[in-house]
Amino acid sequence: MSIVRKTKTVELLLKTFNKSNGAISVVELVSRFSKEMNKTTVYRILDRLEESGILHSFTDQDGLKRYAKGQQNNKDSNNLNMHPHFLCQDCGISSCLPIDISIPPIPDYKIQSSEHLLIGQCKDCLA
Amino acid sequence: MSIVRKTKTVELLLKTFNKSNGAISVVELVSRFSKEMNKTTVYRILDRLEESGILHSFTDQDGLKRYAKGQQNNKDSNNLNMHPHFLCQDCGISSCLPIDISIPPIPDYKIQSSEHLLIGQCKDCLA
DNA sequence: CTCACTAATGCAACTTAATTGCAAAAAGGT
DNA sequence: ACCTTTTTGCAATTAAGTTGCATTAGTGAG
Repeated sequence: MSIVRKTKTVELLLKTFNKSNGAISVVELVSRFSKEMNKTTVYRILDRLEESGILHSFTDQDGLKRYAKGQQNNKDSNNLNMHPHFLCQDCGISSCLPIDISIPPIPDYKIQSSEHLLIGQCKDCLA
Repeated sequence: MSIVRKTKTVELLLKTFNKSNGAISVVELVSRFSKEMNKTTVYRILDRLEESGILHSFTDQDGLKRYAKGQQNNKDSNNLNMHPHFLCQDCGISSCLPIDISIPPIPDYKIQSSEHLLIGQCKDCLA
């Protein structure tokens, strides 16, 4: 089921993503909003926001689920171009990179979707 | 600490990877060898095999840790070429694909490593 | 071969992310 | 304001992965 009603909790989460631009882990959101809402609510709202196409999610290297604004731009006709996610080893900040990764067509395999996670240092931590 | 002693349990796991060629989830291994060894042992042996460079690991889209033979061929000089992992949606089989993904250099970011997971159908499930 | 040292294992308890069922609360239309 | 249905909170549960500690079993030295 997708988003139907505008509740305070939904708007809180939406506001967070609108001013963040990065990929935020569910754990982070649960702890950040522990006073405002229950962790179950966080999980369920994120589910609905993803189903609505407002957010998309992926699993990072620690097995944590992360969400970010917008849809995963899947399957660009036949050779799919995906944008990767980045995770900073130093500060933990995660974001969607504005580049495309193109994957050569692979014989004997049909690719439906893909996940790309780049790990390293962000510009703030390099400075 | 890496592999120092050749125990029966280590050889069992090694034999499994030598005849598999795919990426196997820890959960799968724990259940497959539930009679032969403790789950803690599975986790610890896989840790050591990775430290030894015999296996490498990654986290799949379900947040499950998977291991496969060989080293992750990281950082090919300055623009890193990584080979992706594949996961079949239908049969669940996972493998290392024999192709390279090249990532364009990204300003303001230093990339140390990356994970690429392609999800779709394998050749057996397409037939 | 035997002994001693230390890596490796088993077990039980624990941690933490994520899920589920159900009753209570709050949107939203009429 | 009322009624319907969605949404939320709470508590309990599932499952992956980790940790501490006592015991077992490789392995090299003698």
